[in-house]
Amino acid sequence: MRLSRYFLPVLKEEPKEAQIVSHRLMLRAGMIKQQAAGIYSWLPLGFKVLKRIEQIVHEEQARAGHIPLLMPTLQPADLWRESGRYDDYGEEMLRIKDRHKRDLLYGPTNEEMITDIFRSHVNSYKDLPLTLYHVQWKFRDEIRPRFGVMRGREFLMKDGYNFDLTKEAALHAYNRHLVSYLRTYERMGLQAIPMRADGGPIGGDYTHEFLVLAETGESEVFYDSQITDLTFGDRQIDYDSVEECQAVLEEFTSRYARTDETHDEAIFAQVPEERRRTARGIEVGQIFYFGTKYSESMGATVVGPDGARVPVEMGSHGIGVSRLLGAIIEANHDDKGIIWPEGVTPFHVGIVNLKQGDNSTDSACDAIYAELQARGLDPLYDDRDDRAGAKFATMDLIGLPWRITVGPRGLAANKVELTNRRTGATEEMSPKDAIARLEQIYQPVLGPKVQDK
RNA sequence: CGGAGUGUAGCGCAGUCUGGUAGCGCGCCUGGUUUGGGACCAGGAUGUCGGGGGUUCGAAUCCCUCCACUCCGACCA
Repeated sequence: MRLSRYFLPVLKEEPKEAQIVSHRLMLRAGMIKQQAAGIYSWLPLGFKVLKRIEQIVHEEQARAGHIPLLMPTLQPADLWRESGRYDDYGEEMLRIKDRHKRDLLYGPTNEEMITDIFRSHVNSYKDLPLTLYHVQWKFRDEIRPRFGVMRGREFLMKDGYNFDLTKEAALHAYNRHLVSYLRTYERMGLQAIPMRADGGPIGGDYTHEFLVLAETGESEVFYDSQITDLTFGDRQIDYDSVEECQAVLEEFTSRYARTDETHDEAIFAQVPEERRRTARGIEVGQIFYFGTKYSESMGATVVGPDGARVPVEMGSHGIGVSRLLGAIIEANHDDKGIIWPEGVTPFHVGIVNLKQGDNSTDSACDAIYAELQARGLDPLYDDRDDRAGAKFATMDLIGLPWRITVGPRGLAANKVELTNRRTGATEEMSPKDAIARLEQIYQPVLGPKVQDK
């Protein structure tokens, strides 16, 4: 994209309504615009990152063998009356009536609807296991929305639902999701720690929340410092293997890590004192096993091998897609702006032309821009007739991890600069070498597409 | 919902106490000079002063009322 043709309304001054750094930076970088309390338009740059995060979620869901579909944002109240949650959910549910005075609601989650889909079409244990998910806008009428996209009323969430014949199989689905989520967050450049959590309105005995440590997090967390040494890394896991998934779960949940909801001082005290940590965290996902809570109330049953009809075992799993933008920025920024991890950056590299209108720099930039695109990279070329300082400031603010700087002096020796946004380290090299380096850097991100199982 | 606050140009703000026909910085437009870290000079455009009602010769300013947004608390991906 050429910046002169793009829509990137950056702000020089701090928007006064924004209290936390991610919200300020998202507004300043022209990513979002608030339309009402907790409701945002996603401007091109923000939308690009949102889609990038959503794409990673889809790829990792495919890797785990989960099946995408799409359910509507509006739901009939009757489904929720069946489960009993129409009354239980409370004021957080946005209720509306259509022209025929029928009760509808703007979905805050989809257990009822997915159960309805399941019971309409699945009758045999032979169709199990099955995990369906979607990425869809949700609405929760929060008492007090705040912190930009971190606690919006309308937000994008990936929510998935597993259907299994037995509790053992459903617990494997639980474990599989935990593994899959670890990998998903790590691809976004985040360390998200699974912590034992509380069921809330969804219910369930087994539940873990995934928290990203950040000073501005809304939850207080307590953990054994050993947990932050764990990384998922590049390990290849067979998601169908009960043993492998179980092993990962044990590895990542055996050390103490809880939110204030489930924190137990007595158990925490058994952690060696030098490893005890208290911090704050941003909740970016949660997984639940809740058994037959919905399948029983809504009649979602299958015929088992013995010919008897039994309610299916279920669990649900969510990733706060739009919230992740805030969490990633909270964890990756400096005083100049955002620093995107390579996995989620809206553009792979920025090209700064120091002397717009000069034949040599213009044509060198054009060539670099075209070559990067030819190699599958997505560059943002600042071709505006602006001073170098303004261009640098914009690039730093929007946080592209790499920058190629092209000026007449360097070009005379066939050199451009390749700068790392995070470290500030700059290397001079030929345009050809810079392109090759970027291609190499982004190889893991651009890597081969995930195939369905 | 309880408590606190804000609403004036695209953004950040002054002006409100003490009523007199709306201003500053940034941004935007034009011209010129500049050009490796948010340039400079000159000129210019932009406002239902959140909405409605009232008081007054006259209201951004005083009164009533409604609305929106922000912050603190109880709730949550």
